[in-house]
Amino acid sequence: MAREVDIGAHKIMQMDAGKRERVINAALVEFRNGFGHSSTDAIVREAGISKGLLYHYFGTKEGLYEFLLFYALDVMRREYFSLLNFGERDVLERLRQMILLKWDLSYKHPALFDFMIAAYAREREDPSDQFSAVYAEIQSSVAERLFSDIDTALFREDVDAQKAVNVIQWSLVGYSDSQISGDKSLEDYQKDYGVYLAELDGYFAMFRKIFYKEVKL
Amino acid sequence: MAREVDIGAHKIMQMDAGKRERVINAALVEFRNGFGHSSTDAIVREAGISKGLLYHYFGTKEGLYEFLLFYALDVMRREYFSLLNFGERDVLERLRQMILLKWDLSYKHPALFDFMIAAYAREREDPSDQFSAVYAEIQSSVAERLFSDIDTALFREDVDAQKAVNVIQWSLVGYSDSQISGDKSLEDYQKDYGVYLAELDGYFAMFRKIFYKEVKL
Amino acid sequence: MAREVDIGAHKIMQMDAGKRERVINAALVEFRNGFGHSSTDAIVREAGISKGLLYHYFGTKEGLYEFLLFYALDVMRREYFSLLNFGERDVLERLRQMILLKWDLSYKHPALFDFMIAAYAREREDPSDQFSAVYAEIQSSVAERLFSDIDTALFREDVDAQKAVNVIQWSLVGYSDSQISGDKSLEDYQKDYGVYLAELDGYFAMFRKIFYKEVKL
Amino acid sequence: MAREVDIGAHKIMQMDAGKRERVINAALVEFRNGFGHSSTDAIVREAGISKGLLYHYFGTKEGLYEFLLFYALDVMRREYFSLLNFGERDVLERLRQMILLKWDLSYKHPALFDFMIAAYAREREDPSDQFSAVYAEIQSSVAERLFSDIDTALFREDVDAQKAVNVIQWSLVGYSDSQISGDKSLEDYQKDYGVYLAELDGYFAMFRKIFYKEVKL
DNA sequence: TATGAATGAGTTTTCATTCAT
DNA sequence: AATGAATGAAAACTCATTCAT
Repeated sequence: MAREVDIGAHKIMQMDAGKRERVINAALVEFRNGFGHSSTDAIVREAGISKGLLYHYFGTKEGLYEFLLFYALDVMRREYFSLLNFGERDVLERLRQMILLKWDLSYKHPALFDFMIAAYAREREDPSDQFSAVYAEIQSSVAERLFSDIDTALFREDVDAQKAVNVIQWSLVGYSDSQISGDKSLEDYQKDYGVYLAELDGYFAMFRKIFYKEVKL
Repeated sequence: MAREVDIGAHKIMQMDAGKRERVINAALVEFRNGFGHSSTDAIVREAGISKGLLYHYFGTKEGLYEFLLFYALDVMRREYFSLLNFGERDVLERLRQMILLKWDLSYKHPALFDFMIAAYAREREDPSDQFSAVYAEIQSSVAERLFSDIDTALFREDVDAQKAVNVIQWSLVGYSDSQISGDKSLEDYQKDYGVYLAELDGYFAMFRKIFYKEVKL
Repeated sequence: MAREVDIGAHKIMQMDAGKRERVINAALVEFRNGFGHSSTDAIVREAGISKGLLYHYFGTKEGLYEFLLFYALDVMRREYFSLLNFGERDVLERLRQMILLKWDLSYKHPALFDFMIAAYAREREDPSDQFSAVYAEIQSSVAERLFSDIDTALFREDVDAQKAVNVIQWSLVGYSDSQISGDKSLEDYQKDYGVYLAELDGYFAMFRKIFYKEVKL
Repeated sequence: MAREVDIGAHKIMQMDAGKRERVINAALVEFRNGFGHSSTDAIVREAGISKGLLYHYFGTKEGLYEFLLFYALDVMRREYFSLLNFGERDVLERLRQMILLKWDLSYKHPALFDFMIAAYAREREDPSDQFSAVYAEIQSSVAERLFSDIDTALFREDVDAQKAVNVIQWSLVGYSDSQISGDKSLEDYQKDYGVYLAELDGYFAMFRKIFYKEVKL
């Protein structure tokens, strides 16, 4: 049962929407480089607001960081989790859908995506309860429901469905990571989307072949 | 062709071995928390040496960090890469061996292991050429040889061996990461080693079943 | 063609005038003891500002030093060079005027004067281009114009006017230096001004007698 | 009556002559850049001795500096003052001799010469009594005797001989300084010696013409 | 004598945070 | 709400000096 964190109640929501977006984006971009290396000066410079205003809204640098975590979580809920079709009982189909949504998200919000990756890697650094809680939610809220009510009857009887699902999931993570090889621009992604999709479907075809029962025609 | 980085030529090698180990370990532990958050004060306090001595040997905080990268690479070479048996042509056997060596390494050098994970996460931050080169070597020098001269005849003819190998590798990474769940002590690892091994072998059995040709008795 | 260095564009000019003067003066006084021996701590203590503020305005200790050089040049321009009367064609009169202005300057801005002397001595130490350029300007911009369009007809025909001018100039430097004998207070200078002036005019009378044509009555 | 400072009694004189010379030279060269900016590390590196040895002989950095002052004074005595011919009663001849000896000294001991110039400029920095005393001696011991027992009858009766002597001396200092324009190598000096000498004698001819009585043939 | 690793106090520099306006 | 000058504690770094060998 995911804890509800109400982003809407945050002070920042009283700020003019355009300016707010500038602040959030500047902060996301700056925090890509880790919490320690980033500077509040760079953020206010990029966002075009004053130092005082940043602290008026967020109190501390940590407060800003924390807000971004909740904000990221919120975006993920609205543009990722809530779009997953849990009615689909074929887990491969469900996972395929999930990864396409993830690609969408990373394309529409690149700064946010980079921030989340960096934040995830940083998880163990400053193990403040707040953060862990958010991370835990991000992870579990997907995992929990992603594999609930799936049709295990599709799997070969001589393979452990749980193990199979794990392998598929790890592979998708691995495949996605190998795409984000660092030096690709957004334009490249757009151009290569078709190639990636075909490759992805090649993997799904393989999964279907090796993990699912043979379909009798 | 891996570039040779000579750790032995570093000034620090003139230091008394015991003290050197204390310094390196203190630094590895401190840098777990990222470069930005760590302090040289904490390192010298933990290592029991003076501020000046640290700077005598490493010049700057960056210099210390860089040394640790080369040092980590060196340890990996000696206790990981060079122990891999590239004569073994069954890729599953080769990968099983690899992951066991990796577990060994993480058990024998936990601080070093944590450091490398943190350093890897930091890779894209400060893309100094030196660092990227080291990372590239770490990654490519394994990947290159790991899948050379493997017996592809073992694979089912209706699966793409390359895709299969990728899936296996991503799965092993995913499985390993899921073990390092953060709050396990060394004792726990030791205690649970048998359990992990059994589980790992469960996955290998599955890979053998789904990717390899059926063995005729 | 003297390079224009715009002091007015410096960040420090946004500071409150009174405070700015305190900072500049504290820095001039501290730098009298050479760049190496002086401490920013002493400067901020004396100026009554925080460490951070000094670095906010000047970036580095070098930056502060460099600013002071440009500042000194600027003061010299406004209160020394620009007051020289280049219409006066009698070079002795012109030089007499110059030395009186220099005395004025050293009386009105003793710290600045000491700083410039110390800075000049340091010139060859750290031959950063910036500094050399400033010094070059200080020296050449005077020398260039000081002896242009002078009435050489006043000189005896059997002496080389150029040599004569050099001797006069070197003598004035020597005489001035011999006054700044270190342990005289400002009050002493004021008190002895008349004596010095008489002595100086004694030298000028001599120069007139030995270098200029005899004036026919 | 100049205070006798016995260089021969200094600990350093027990050191091997060749090594001693290396140390002294390295220190002279390093101190050219001012006391503050120079480093003992650079000195021992250049001299090829250990840190400990330097401190064994000189106690402190100040001690080394102070020794060099006395050493410089000693060299000046032996190779400069003692060679002046005070029997010569024509002050112009005496001064000409002096400047040629000075040129010799600066040619034979360039590092020592640079050191003395830097030390002189630094005089007021650290007004330790020791230093001032040495400087005072350097200056007065020359000045005192340089103008004693000179033949004032050679001077025109309508010029103040004292003033004339001052002008001559300041001019010689000014002329010498203008030669040491910084970027001339030793080779250049050697090559241009003749030119300089001719120019110098041009000035002496002028001094003779303007300050001395007309010689009747 | 001779070494050079080791010290630590002192210095420069950074940067999150505050606060008067 | 909004500003950005100002703060100061904490961090990085230096270097004359010492001392065990």
